[in-house]
This record gives sequence, structure tokens and C-alpha cells, in this order.
Amino acid sequence: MSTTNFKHDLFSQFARIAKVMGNGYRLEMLEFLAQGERNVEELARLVGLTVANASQHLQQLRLAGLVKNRKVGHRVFYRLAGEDVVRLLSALREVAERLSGDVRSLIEDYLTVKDSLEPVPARQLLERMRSGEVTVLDVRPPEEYAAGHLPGAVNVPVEELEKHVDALPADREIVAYCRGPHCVLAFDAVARLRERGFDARRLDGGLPEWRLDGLPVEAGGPQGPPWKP
Amino acid sequence: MSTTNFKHDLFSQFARIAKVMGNGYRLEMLEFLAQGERNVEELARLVGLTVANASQHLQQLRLAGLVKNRKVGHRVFYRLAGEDVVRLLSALREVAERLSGDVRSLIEDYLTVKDSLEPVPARQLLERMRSGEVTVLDVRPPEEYAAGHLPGAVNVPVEELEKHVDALPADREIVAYCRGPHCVLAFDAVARLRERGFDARRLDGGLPEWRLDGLPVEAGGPQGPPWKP
DNA sequence: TTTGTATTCAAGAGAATAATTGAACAAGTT
DNA sequence: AACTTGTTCAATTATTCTCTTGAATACAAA
Repeated sequence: MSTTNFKHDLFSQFARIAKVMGNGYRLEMLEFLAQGERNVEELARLVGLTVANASQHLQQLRLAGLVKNRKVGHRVFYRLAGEDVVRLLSALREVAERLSGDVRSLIEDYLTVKDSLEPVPARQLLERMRSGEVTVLDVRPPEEYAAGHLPGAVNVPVEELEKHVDALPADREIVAYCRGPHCVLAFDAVARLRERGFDARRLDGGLPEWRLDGLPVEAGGPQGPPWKP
Repeated sequence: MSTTNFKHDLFSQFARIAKVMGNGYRLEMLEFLAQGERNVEELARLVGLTVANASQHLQQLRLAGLVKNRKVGHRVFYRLAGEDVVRLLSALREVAERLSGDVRSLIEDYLTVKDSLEPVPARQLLERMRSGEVTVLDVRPPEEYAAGHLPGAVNVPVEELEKHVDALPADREIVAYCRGPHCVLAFDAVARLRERGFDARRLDGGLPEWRLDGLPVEAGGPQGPPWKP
């Protein structure tokens, strides 16, 4: 019957769009594109693919109508095809967040500042701490700080960041860390600090990873927030 | 490395959901489930799959967290896992409709009279229902009607419309609705009613959208067709 | 023109997905 | 207990997707 065929065709069309979104790399590129136009090479670098591969993924997104592109010189810039794509991404995030809880909408924060958010490797941080050229910020709750933290780290929980932000040194780089690679606190802190003009970065990993590397940990009572160098 | 893993995990989680929606049959089942609970056999019949196959598709939907199920006797009833899934389906439809000329033409081919059938906004309908100046017609199958419908709606499946058309009040406006914006039943019903001189229009959206707006839904057994005001 | 750069195309190996079949499992029924 | 029914599981095959590789295009600069 015609209705059945109609239905079948219709849902196949719908499914094509969902199918194209059903790939981690393509979704990641879409999220980056939601921040603004990007060319192929940038996108490939951001998501960690070869240019050829990224290009093919982008073709699929284009054929599905989720993105558009324009040529400038010999680069091709891609962008989202419309606001409805943003809404679709939001709806998808909403469902994903209900399922995985911890994820949160931090993705946006993470993506907006990603370029400048290259994490500082642990050993590199240790050297620069020793030469006294960085401020190390522990953004975990005080209890966790008390149980062990990086030597000389200042404890400012994320919730209190706004309160104490003025006491932080503005002329030195700040490196924030929290629980580990899946912990969102440090991302959040760095994003906020950068908004206020600080030169802030994130430690690669958290305290457990630091420990695993055999690097020194300072134990002991809570250290009063903002402390001047 | 941690950043990469973080990203990878995050977007893989993400993509799993989209991937599961990237299949016409699964999408179609989701649309049916947006109307109310169904057991496996019903769903298999509705979308035209073998029971075993439908069951496997449903497992995937369940593992992705899009649907939940409960056992009653030896049937298993499936339902959507939450309202966010309805929103996700809507967002997908929105994109599909805007960008896919194919979908648009499919709809228009089938619904030649679409333009003349301006839909009634949900809230406007609610007001006019309350003042009793419209007849609300639910043209979905009785099972779906029983699973939930607009308060005071009369259930007349499209196939039986011709039979019962004489019992409908000719002096008041009739507003028909069915499953959602792409459901053809209400279009069909309105077209037929207009042919017979009724002042008929279509609700903007279907029952799932009505629910999402937080508007009242009446549950309960089948209400006998044509009922006089 | 030649050279270099950014992107796309095309083909093949390896992995993942879908439909089919038949068997396995529970929860009622006889 | 044996049987029936509705659902799920497991194995097979066909199909589709993904990544890699290397070549082809298009544009810009020398």
C-alpha cells in the first residue's frame, strides 16, 4: 500500500541523517563546527584524523545536509547547515547526559577553549614549579586537597573561584588540576580564568596520575586560599 | 593522552545513541512508541519485520537507553525512556524536513492539499476545547487512542471515517490530529471531511508534541465513536 | 611553466551491522 | 507434567562502513 511505501521511504531519509551522526569523529567535528567555521586541515588536527579521512567524513556530513562549505583560496571552510542542526546536537546531548550523568554540558566549555587548552605535561609542570614561574591551582574540594596535593598548590574549589579570583597573581601562568582526565573541574576553572584574562592552562591528568608518575605529593592540612607568591 | 581518551570516550558514548537511531526500522519503532507502549509482536507487525529481528532492534534501542521495557505475563512492553527522546525525534524531523528535498517532496506528493490545511496551534485548540466550540477528532487506531489522547477527543480511525461521517456535528469546526507532524492520517481525514463540506482543520503536531507542551492528556479505554456534544 | 599546498577521489583490506534461521527460555495453559 | 505462546539468543551470510594508501584535482606562488 502506498502509505507503507511512503512511510518506509520517509524513515529511510530520517535514518540517513541519524546514521551520519552515528560516528564519534563526525559528531566531534559537528561540535567544533557549532563554534564556527573551520577548514579541513584544522578539523583533521582537532579530532586527530588524517586529512584524507577527515575529508571523507565531511563529505558524508555534506551529503546528508548537515554542513555546508565554501572555498576561499585553496582551502575549503565548513560550517553547520543551519540552526536546526545545533538543536539536534543539543537534543542528542540531552539524552546522552541523562544516560552518562557525569558528562554534563561541559562539552561546550571544553570545545570553545580547546585550542588554547593544551594540557601541561606533568614533568614539565614540576620543573616550572621548581623555578617558581607558575601558580598551581587545586580546584577540588578541601577534603580532597587535605588528603594530598601537588607541592605548593593553592586550594580554590571551583565554586569559590569567582570569590577569590582577584587574589590570584595576574602576571604568572596558572595551571589548574583536579581529579583526573575525566574530571570536569579543571576544564571549568581554566575556562573561567581565561575569560578574566588570566594565562591559565590545565595539568595533563589529575592527582592520581601525578602520583602514578612517582612525582612528589604534599600531604597535610588545608592551606588557606589565595596566597601571594 | 588523557585528553584524547576523554574526548574519545565522550563522543563514542554520544555516537552510540545516534548510531542506534540510524536505521529506518528502529526510527519507525521509536515513532510508534512515542504514541504509547507496545509489545514486541505489535511493533514487529507495525513496521513489517519478523519478531526475532524486531526483538534484536529493540535490544539495541534498550542498550542505548532510548527505550525501556516491562514484562506483563509473557509479553514484553516497550516504551520511550523519557521525554528527551521525543525531543530528539522532533529535532531529527526538523532537520530532515528542512534540508532533505526528498523528504519534502515525498510529503508533498502524498499530501497534495497540504497548503490549504493550516494547522491549529496546540494552545489555541486547548482554549477552544474548553469553551466547547470545537470537535476534536483522534484518527489514530483504537490501541493508540486507548494509550492516551486529547481530553474529550473522539476516536474515529481514518478507515472508518466514511462510515461515521454522518454522525459528526456539521455546525462546528472539527480539528483532527494523529501521531505527529509527519503522520498522514490527519491530513487524510481533514481532506475527506472538507470534501464533504465540514469545516475541518488539523492540529499542529500530534499527541507526542501535545504531551511535550505539558498539555493535559486523557488516558483510558476506548471511547465509542461518534458522540454528540 | 614549474612547484607547493589544500583538498578530494578511488580502490582494497578489515571491521561492524543486518536479516535469516533455528534453538533456548520463561510464563501461562491444558 | 507436557504444551503453547511471546520473546530472546546464537550462528551464518550478505551488506555496509571505516581507514589507509596513493593518485588526481584545483589554486597560488615562484
